[in-house]
Amino acid sequence: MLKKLENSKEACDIHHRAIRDTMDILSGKWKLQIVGSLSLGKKHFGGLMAHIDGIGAKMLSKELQDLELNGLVKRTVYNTKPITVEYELTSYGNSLQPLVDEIVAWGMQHRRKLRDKD
Amino acid sequence: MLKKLENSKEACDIHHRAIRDTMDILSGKWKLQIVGSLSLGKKHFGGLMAHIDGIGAKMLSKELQDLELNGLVKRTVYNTKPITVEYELTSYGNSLQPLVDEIVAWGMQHRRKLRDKD
DNA sequence: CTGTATCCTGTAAGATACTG
DNA sequence: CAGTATCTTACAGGATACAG
Repeated sequence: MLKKLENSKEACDIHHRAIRDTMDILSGKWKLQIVGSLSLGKKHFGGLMAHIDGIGAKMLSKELQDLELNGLVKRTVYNTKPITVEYELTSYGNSLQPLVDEIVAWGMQHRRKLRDKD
Repeated sequence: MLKKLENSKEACDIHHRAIRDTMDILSGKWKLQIVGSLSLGKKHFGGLMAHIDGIGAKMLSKELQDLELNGLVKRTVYNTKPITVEYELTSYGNSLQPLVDEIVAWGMQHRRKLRDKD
């Protein structure tokens, strides 16, 4: 029995599930921006706060915990005085780079398109 | 004056803004799934309802309007009896294909990774 | 078949104050 | 510096009923 119908219900469900899986992990207003920020290099909590315009301590803390839980971000505490904490992408977090790149690229061309139209 | 510092505040802001621009347009639980669905071919309203598991008429209608407003989806009404409506991606909507592909690919490998771990 | 109108709820997310 | 605790609010999104 040949595997016809790539456009079958089953194949589509797999696609939809994949979209949901990814977006669940990256859901919310800030996660992608955090990943984008960290893709440029490790940063302290305060550095992220300064780098990501508009985010508050509560949201940043919460989103970082989510990302850490999903293995995308690694958190390292240093016994400086006062303590500092460094956040960086794991190698798994870096696997999001192509995705982030596409999102950035599309957003940039979209803005260009809107500007040229006006 | 050379353009040093690609990692400058300005360059980063452009990235962050691009991410926000894209995600604003694709925000919500359903838009990406709708785009993914339509990327496989034009569909009727009912077809989309059946194809996208769990979505209700209200959300589907609202999200389609949003997508249409942003020029990603084209809506065509046919004077059949009763009327039918066809939705399809515009060429601009199709420009999201690489982005959707990345999201699908990441979601699939993520699910594979979780399965192999257990 | 293709929606809209209402009503209802949970939760994302902001503001503020506080702590080790 | 790096967060947590608490309070509040807006809005996304679901259920149901109805309409052209």
